[in-house]
Amino acid sequence: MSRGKLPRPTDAELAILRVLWDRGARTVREVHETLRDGSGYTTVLKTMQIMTEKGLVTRDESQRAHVYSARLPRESTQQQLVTDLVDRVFGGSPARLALQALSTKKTSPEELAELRQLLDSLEKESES
Amino acid sequence: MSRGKLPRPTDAELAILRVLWDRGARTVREVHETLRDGSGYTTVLKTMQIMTEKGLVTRDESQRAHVYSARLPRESTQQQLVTDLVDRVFGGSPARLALQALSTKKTSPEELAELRQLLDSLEKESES
DNA sequence: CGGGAACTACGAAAGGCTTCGTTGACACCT
DNA sequence: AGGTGTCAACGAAGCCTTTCGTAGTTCCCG
Repeated sequence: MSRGKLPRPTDAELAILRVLWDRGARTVREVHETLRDGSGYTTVLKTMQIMTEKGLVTRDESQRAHVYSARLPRESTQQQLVTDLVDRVFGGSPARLALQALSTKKTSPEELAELRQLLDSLEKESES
Repeated sequence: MSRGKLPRPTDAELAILRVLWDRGARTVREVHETLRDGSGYTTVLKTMQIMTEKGLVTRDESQRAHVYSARLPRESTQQQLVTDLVDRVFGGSPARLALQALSTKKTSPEELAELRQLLDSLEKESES
């Protein structure tokens, strides 16, 4: 049931996952309060129940108010979504996605330095 | 009707857009033949009709077999999807997406060089 | 002209996502 | 014990996506 690859999270699911990633394990009420979008409590509850079925989250039922956790760390999901996008619209080239992403500007000098470092290590790697 | 921002294309719509971007304006039949997924002719037709309503494509009805074109160039849609993903899962930081994308490896030396060039110009820019 | 091929248009069904009302359980307070 | 508040579960509705069968149109060929 819980084995195998997880489905791509929908937008509503992603919003919930962001809360769980940012603040750790949380109850439905806490998640609902955190994401102050217009959605009602039972909407959030239902979505999180579905996410449990899909395996996107796990829950601890030992307390009356169930406590939910993201099943995968943020980075895994980011990786999944990036790979997905690369395949669907960038012809399988991560570099083209990176170029497109960076063209939107708004990148701090610190991040540029970090990118340069990654580039260095990638080039070194390809030489060997 | 056709003004305003376009909706995010669905997966099936993206597959069709890829054909139109790669090969230029095409009829339904040509698109259907090109993407050799299992879907039937009328499925592709219907999807393309919906895309027309949404404004994702335009069509020339002067011929009996209507000729469809992507309304936006590939780059605009890529930009839209990248921005979308950056906002939804990378906390608004294009650089973090770029880092994640490049960590998947499989990047050719040519592309690395291209990235380095972009990085250079971005750094120069931030100095001024 | 008649028939078949190549089209578009229409409508409906199935499945997924999102929403929420309602119900029932449980817990605490008085 | 009764009332109030908090919670999970259920089910249904509305909407979107994807799928395709069917029907109608147009064109061409013999």
